[in-house]
Amino acid sequence: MSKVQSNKQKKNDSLLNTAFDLFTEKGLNKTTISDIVEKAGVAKGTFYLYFKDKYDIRNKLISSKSSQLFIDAYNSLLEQKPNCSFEDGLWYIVEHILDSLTENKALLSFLHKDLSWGVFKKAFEDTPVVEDENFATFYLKMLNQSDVKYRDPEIMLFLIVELVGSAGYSSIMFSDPCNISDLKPYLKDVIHGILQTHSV
Amino acid sequence: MSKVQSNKQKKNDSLLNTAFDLFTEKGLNKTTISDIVEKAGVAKGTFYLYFKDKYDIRNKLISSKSSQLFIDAYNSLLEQKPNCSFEDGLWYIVEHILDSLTENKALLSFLHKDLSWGVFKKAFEDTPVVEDENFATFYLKMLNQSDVKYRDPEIMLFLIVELVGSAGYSSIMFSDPCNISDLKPYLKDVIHGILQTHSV
Amino acid sequence: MSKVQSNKQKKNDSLLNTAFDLFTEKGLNKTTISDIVEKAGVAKGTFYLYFKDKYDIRNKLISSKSSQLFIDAYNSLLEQKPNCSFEDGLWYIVEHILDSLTENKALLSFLHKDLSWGVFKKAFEDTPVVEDENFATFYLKMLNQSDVKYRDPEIMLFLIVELVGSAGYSSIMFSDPCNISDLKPYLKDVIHGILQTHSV
Amino acid sequence: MSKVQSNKQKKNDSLLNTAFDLFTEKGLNKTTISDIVEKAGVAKGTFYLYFKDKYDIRNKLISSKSSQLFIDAYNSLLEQKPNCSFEDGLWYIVEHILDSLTENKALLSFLHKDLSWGVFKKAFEDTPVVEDENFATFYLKMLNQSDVKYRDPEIMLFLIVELVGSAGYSSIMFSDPCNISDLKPYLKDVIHGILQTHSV
DNA sequence: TATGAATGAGATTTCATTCAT
DNA sequence: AATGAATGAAATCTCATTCAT
Repeated sequence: MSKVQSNKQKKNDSLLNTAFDLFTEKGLNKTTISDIVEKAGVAKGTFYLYFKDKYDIRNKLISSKSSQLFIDAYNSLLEQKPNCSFEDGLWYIVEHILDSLTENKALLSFLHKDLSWGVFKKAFEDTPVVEDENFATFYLKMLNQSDVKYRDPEIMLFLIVELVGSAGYSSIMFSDPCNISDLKPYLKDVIHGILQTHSV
Repeated sequence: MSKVQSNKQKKNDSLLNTAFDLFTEKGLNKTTISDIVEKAGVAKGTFYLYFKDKYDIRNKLISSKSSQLFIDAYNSLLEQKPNCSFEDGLWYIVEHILDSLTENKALLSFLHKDLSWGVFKKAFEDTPVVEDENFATFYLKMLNQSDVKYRDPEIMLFLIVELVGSAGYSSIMFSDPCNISDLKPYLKDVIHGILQTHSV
Repeated sequence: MSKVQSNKQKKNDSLLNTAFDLFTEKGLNKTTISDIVEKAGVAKGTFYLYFKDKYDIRNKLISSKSSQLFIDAYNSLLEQKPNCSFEDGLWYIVEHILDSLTENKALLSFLHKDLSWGVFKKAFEDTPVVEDENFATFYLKMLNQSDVKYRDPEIMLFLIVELVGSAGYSSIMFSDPCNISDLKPYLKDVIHGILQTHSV
Repeated sequence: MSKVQSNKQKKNDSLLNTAFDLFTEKGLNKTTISDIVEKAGVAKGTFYLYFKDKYDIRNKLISSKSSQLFIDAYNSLLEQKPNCSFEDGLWYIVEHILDSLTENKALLSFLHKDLSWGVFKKAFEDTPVVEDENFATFYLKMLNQSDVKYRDPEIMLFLIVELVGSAGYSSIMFSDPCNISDLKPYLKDVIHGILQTHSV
């Protein structure tokens, strides 16, 4: 990579990281472009060389951060429970993500209920997601290795992710209707039910 | 109600209705207080006599509009299928809401994934919701009349509402991962599973 | 006039005067809205309550300032030569205007060659020009009192004003092709020719 | 001319042509250097190797485009009426220019009232105008061939050009005080008067 | 010569909120 | 209670110009 190219990469990353810090710290509405560039140490015009506006950088961050949550959970699964069943593995991942979000409420607030962007929402995939750092791929691998087979696995995953993202948000942020640790058993039951329905 | 009182009520309603029209038409961020008061035909200062700020009126609208969706669905149920089982009734309500949102994507966009505010989110209930126009009450009535009994009915409803709101949003708005009519059977299955898990 | 109304008038005038000072001092392009409001002592938003943008206030100023040049010249004529012939009066006015512009090159530069806006250009007459402070009216009065009668007096005035404005500009600003005092006799001759052509 | 030299000429011309297209299409203020270089297919920095700034290229264009109008009119005269009188020839040129500008209002708008730059305004003549492609030269030739002789021919031309440029602009652009075909007879009369005054 | 990424001052504009009437 | 002129901080975004490559 040429010096110019690597410099551009650095600027892009710096803006993304800074924006993320500020979004989680102060919220989207209260974070200004001025805040971002000032903290990132680049000129204001530079921001507009890389991103269309505040919502563009927000969308790119939601995609990459939610994606990262899945990747991290999967990597932890490989390390901790490399040989467990599909269902156990899936629940491990869900729980890992819920725990991460409980630990990091600012991130949860930023992602709101858009956890699913990390897996679906092809719209924003002009962000060059590295091929093998893609949760969809890992999910397929898990399915392949599973003894139990499932029909419509994509919709199955979609239902689980939307449920966990949405219910997890309300529970973690507002303890409404109960806190997350009380909710977990119910979520596990529902996921079990979904898997059973889809198992062939 | 005195004439002054009813006049105030009129202004309040006019502001709410106008704000809703603009929010669904142009989106929250692009709607300004000026837009609202101009279209409502009141002075700018008047807005602040009734609402704290734009987010205050937005929250009140989300609560009332999402609540209305449930009420409407319930009333339709009473009319169309007054004697059906609890599970059939619940699915009737879910489908009615999904159909309403499919018909009215601007409303869906406004509610985003906050459908659950119509049932939960006591936070914003300073809006005096008329006692018996409350879905929670209707839900309890349905449970009472049901032959099958369920444990933790509040959490059961919570799970269903979050799932339907969240998955419905993605499906109706982006047909991702499939359109809403294709998704419905899966949702029905999951709801069936949830009810079974909770049935005593 | 209510206190509010007179306050509005004051603001409007203050902005116009300040803008004119800055336009003639620094030029249009180098004058910013910030400059204007700061010097006028009003808030930035206030500017936009009165004018659409910088070009709006510029146009209103060209209209009023060029108009004023004619009015001043006419008033001077009434004072100095109340009983002269139409042609002498017209030349007195032309010379008075040329002298004013020679004295005030900043004004000339601002008006560029748009001197005629003071008489024509109905487009900008939403600026409520006071009825009897209108050069067109004075011109008609002069025509009425004249022994010689002219056909198409409007076009006659138009030709004279465009010629004087345009040639005067080049001559006063650049002494190209000669300075204004050398040009005057030629202009006088041309005007004489125009009047003769139009005299009935 | 070396290859390097001709390459430079090409870039220079490309920038000029592109700038002219954009100036007439979008106006001076709304055309940016970025617009110009992008459409011309050169890098931003390159612009500054050829021109000082936007106003530099604008001035060079006004000079060359207004000059071209005169040249074209003169060439047409040679072709159509090679043996007419001086006065007829001059009017032919004036009418040809007015017709060209009526056909091409974007050009008129760009030249504004600076038509005279094509003849006067030595200021910008670092643009190497080819010696014999200069209207001043042609004008002198016409004078020499004329039976009637005129005093101060430079000022005579100046007065005519300023009048035609200024009055023509208002008439063609705004039909104020009348449209250009109605104005022509009056202009012809005034020019006739000017020539008579200057004839020896 | 030519490039185009980076700059950053500053231009324009918006809009929630206040407060005198 | 109602008004709406005024505010002014702050938001977004532009764009001429530079300079390292």
